[in-house]
Parts: sequence; C-alpha cells; structure tokens
Amino acid sequence: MQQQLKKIEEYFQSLDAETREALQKLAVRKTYRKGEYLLKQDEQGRCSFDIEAGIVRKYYLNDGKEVTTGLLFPGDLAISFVAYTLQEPSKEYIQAVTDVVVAQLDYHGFQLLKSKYPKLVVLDLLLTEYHALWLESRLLELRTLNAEDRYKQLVKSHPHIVQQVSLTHIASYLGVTLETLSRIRARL
Amino acid sequence: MQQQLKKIEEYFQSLDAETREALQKLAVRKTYRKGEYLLKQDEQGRCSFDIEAGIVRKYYLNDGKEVTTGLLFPGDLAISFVAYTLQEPSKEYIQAVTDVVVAQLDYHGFQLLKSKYPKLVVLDLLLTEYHALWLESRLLELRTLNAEDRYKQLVKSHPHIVQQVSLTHIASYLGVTLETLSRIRARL
DNA sequence: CGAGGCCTTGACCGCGGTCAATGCCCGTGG
DNA sequence: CCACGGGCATTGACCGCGGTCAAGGCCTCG
Repeated sequence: MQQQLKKIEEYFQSLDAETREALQKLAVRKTYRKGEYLLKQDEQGRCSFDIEAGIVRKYYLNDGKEVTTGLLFPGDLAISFVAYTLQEPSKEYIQAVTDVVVAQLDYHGFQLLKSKYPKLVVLDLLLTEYHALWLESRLLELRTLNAEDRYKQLVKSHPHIVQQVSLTHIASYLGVTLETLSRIRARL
Repeated sequence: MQQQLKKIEEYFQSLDAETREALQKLAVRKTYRKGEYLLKQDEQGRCSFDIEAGIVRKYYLNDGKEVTTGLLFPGDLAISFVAYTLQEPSKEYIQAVTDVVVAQLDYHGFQLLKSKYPKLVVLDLLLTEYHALWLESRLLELRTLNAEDRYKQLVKSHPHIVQQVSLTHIASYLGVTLETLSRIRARL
C-alpha cells in the first residue's frame, strides 16, 4: 500500500505542467467546520475531497445506528466511492470531525479533464487501485483480528487518534460498541 | 454493480477491432482440473484469469485455517488483486473447485498493450472500479448481516451453489465455521 | 469391507452486544 | 458563582451468536 502511494506520487510528479495546472484549476479549496457535512445521504456523490487539514469521517446508517466506514486524515481522499463512481445518491454521509480544509474536485469536471488529458486516466486508475487495496486490507483486518487487536493496530497507525476523535466514532469504525471499546481500553 | 458490468460490456463492445484482437491474441486458453491451483501462495501474481467454465475459489491461510475470500463463476475475473497490482508474492491461493476453463492474461503483456492501446487503460479502470465496488458491498455485508442472512443472500444470488461447492468452502466464504453453517441450514 | 472425506449433532464456552445506572466534563443561564 | 443539563465515557449484569471440541453418520472409492 505504501508502494502504491509512492507510485501515485511519482506519477503525479512526472505529469507535464499543463496537465497539472488543469487539475489545480479544477480544484476548489473549501473549509468546513466541525460537525458540518461534506456530503449527506441521498445527495449525488458529485465531488471528491482531498483533505489538506483536519479529520473527516464517513458513515452510513444501519437500522438507525451509525456504521463508520472511514476515518480520514490530511493527504487522504474523502469520497463516497459507490456514489461517486456510479453517480447515484449516496448511502454514506461524509462529516467533518474537526474543522477541515479540503480541495474539492467536481466529478464531471474531472471526467472532462480525463478525455482532454489521457494521462489523468492513468492517475484515476492508480487512485482506484489504491482504494481497492485499502478495502482488501480492511476486509482482511475484519476477518482475522479480534476487536482488541484491531484497536491496537489503529492506534499504532494513528497514535494521536484518541485525542482527536471521540471513542464513539472509533468504536463504530472498529465495528464494536462503545461499551466494548471502553472495556478493551480499560484492560490495556 | 450491475450497471458497472453493463458499462464494462458496452465499453468493450465499443472498442475498435484492432484493439480487441490484440487483447484476444494475448489471452491463452487453459484448463485446470478440480483441485488444481491457478496460483499458489508466494507465487508472483502474474496473470489474471477470465473464467469461461467452472468454479474457482480464492483463499488464504490464517494461522493454519483457510479463509475463503472469493467464489468465482463463469464471467468473473479470478485474480489475486494485491499480488497482481503490486506485483508481489501472493498471500492468496487460487484453486479450481471444479474442472475449469480460463482465458489467462499475462500482467506484463497487458501493461504493454495498455501503452500501445490507451483505450485499454480505460477498460482497466472500469474493471478496477468494479472490483472496488464488489469489495465495498462485501464489507457492507459482513458488517450489517448475521451469518444466517449472509447465507440466504448467497443462495439467492447463486441458487445452485450448494450443489456445486462444498459446505466447507461456503462456510469459510461466509466467515463462519462449518458447524455453524450446518446448524443454520438445519433450521431453515 | 475398510478408510477417509464431508457433514451433522451435542455440550460447553467466551467475545462482544444490550440495557441500565453512574460518573465526568463543560457550557449556559439564573 | 453555582446549578443544572447534556454529551460522552465507564462500569456492571446479563444474554446470545457463533466458535471449539468431540462423537458419530454417511458416502465414495480403492
């Protein structure tokens, strides 16, 4: 996965100035305050958000309960992949966990740009591959680790997450209840 | 997901004859007997397999126990996505569940073809998107359905699977033990 | 006929969920 | 300045889904 990020970075750097500028021009910098929504359920997934500062989470509702599918940090791409790819109403919410600055990219704008600059198709492919790799690793994690090990792994990869994100959200991301997470932390 | 398949099909049909032929030429038709391996752990993921007949499963070992990550049917693409994309040794096995006929595509050959026929990059993107969509839906399924509902859903989408694949494999795919699956079936 | 693979069934257990009570922190208003 | 209320986290009691271990049934194939 790290190698894929490197590949993406390298590829991006190798792009000619014109292509890069076209991309930059398409991006709109926006800020959201803690608690605000970048995308709500039933909205069309018309943008991707490159996070420049702050923390964002994605979640959906499963009979009334929030299921957090992602916790995203600067450098990550916040996007409801299904709604974005299929251009259909989103089942996911995307919400600012802290105040947030993003570079927002319009879907249709990006599609147009791809037909004008075919090199961007390769970039899109690399990014999509990265997303798929992430999903694969997440699936592996959920199938092979118990709640405690998933928590340890999360803290290992994001040491400050506990200071920044409420335990409620973390529990929901890990796939356990708040109570269970609380007990796990108590016995560590 | 169905729409994505349709998109792929349509895109493929819209390709010019030359590009299509180049692809066909790269493909090697091969057969494997029940039980044989299309890919073993630690082998490089150098091929993708378009299944033309038969059933294939993918699995990895988690402290000695098999974890089935996919059951694949004609029309599906059998591939160890991580090993293929990153070109590293595979953690997954790909095994023929029945006698199988596949069209086998070499990774490097396909990469070369993509640089010669840029339209294939778009095809690659569409296929990767499809894989990511599948992973998203699988993740959703594992997080929102209990074992019984997952089983029902599997049977609904593949009514004959029970006749074709051993319950051991099905259980492993569903993420439960053989015993649990047996009890679920007993009470339906 | 015997061996081995595959599945079923039973007894038991533990992880994590549920429900409810309590604690703690902090912002708001009297 | 304190009192109250609400959001978030902790703790306890209890339960059920699914895992584990073990025994036994049923094919199939040699």
